[in-house]
Amino acid sequence: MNALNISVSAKLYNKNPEETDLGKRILSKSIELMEEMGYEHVTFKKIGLAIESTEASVYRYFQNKHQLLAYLINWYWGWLEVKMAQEFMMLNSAEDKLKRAVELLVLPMDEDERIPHIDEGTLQRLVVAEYPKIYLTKEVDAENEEGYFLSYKRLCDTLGILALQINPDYKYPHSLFSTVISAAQSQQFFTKHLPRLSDAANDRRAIIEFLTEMTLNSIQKR
Amino acid sequence: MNALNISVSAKLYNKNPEETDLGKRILSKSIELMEEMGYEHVTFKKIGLAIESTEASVYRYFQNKHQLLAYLINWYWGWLEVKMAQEFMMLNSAEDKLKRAVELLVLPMDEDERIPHIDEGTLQRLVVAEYPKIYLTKEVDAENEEGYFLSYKRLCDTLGILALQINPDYKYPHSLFSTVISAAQSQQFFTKHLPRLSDAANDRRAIIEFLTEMTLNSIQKR
DNA sequence: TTTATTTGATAGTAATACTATTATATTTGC
DNA sequence: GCAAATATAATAGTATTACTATCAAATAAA
Repeated sequence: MNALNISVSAKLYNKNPEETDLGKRILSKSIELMEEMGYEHVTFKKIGLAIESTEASVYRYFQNKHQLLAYLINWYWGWLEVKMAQEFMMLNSAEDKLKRAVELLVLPMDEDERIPHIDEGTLQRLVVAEYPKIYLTKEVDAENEEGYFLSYKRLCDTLGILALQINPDYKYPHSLFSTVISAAQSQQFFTKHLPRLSDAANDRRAIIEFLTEMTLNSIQKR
Repeated sequence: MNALNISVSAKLYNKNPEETDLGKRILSKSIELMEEMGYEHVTFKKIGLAIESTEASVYRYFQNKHQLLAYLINWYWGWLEVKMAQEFMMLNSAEDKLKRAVELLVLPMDEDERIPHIDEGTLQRLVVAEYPKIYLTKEVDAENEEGYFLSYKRLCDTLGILALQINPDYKYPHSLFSTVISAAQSQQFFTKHLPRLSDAANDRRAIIEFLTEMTLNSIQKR
């Protein structure tokens, strides 16, 4: 077993991919393929080929491509939450924690060698490019009940609680952090592909400053 | 010809749908179908059926479903910009204009009877549910050059300029408004489908207040 | 009214998103 | 160490999708 284990709802797979070698290869290769050619262009057939197995094997682990993406994105948020919890232990004020949280959302991730089958950096780029696709569907309500978005909601809660430590009267902690997390992703995307939608020409520090200011100015009592 | 005409880049269609009756029926019915059953479940065959014509006819106007969605969403942003320009004429301060802009982003739209083939209310719901899908693809760079995102970028610019009127030193006008516009959409989606990600239980006024505060607090000199 | 353009009807193709079946490995329980 | 259970590989097959092509009929423009 892993030193570190990120828990993902059992509704997000047919058969737990973390438990077998083939499963881990599916995770590893599908992150790579999806990031490289984009979610839409990936098929289970291509994944099967890439892991030197078959389409049918991939179907044994995941019902379909959408579920696989949801799994990967949940894994990412879950892992980010663990990372944040670790780093928060070394910080005292809620403000410092929020600042660090924004940094973790935006800075590139380095590979955690305790989890060799997941390349966190590539996964992060995948999340930037694809994450709204897991909820922007007509199946969102049913999938919400299955726990498809739990790790994202948990992350928003965690950060919202920090905001309330700074200002217990702040009325919109959930809205704020769903916005900030989402903006962290989209600003990364925009600086790269639609630069006119941002002011941070390929500069992660500028994104961090923008988001940090926006966050703290929103929360602050006045 | 229409009293009011929203211009959409010619790269967004094969044949201009605003110029023929069949074209207008395609627009009208595809808004309806996409909003009702979700982008993924719509096919040109179904649209052909709905307009009492054929798949092939729809292909004569649009290269594919993605281009059709991009057309509709561009139309929406273009139309919203016209609406804003109209309303801004009655307002003096940049702050009032920004406040009104946020309202227009969030409040339900009523049908403009000068444009009978487009139901703006339904289109707005479609945009809330689908808009990131037009840029979250591997083709984004090519499509950006074709002008697929022009109307969205123009809207961000317009609002950014207002922000600079309030505070000429504000460093992130584009980032701020791409974030605010995007948040206006996603908060509407979240209140309906993922309420734990917002604090505005089905209350548009709360979304407006949240966004307005966030916007003005970000811009303000301090 | 002749010519050009638009539409309708139909056919066909390659790829996708699965489901099913069976033989062969591999693991686990005893 | 062997039988039973389970996992995987290989293959086949189906319905749907996303187109492309063709041609005749209808409509509009010169």
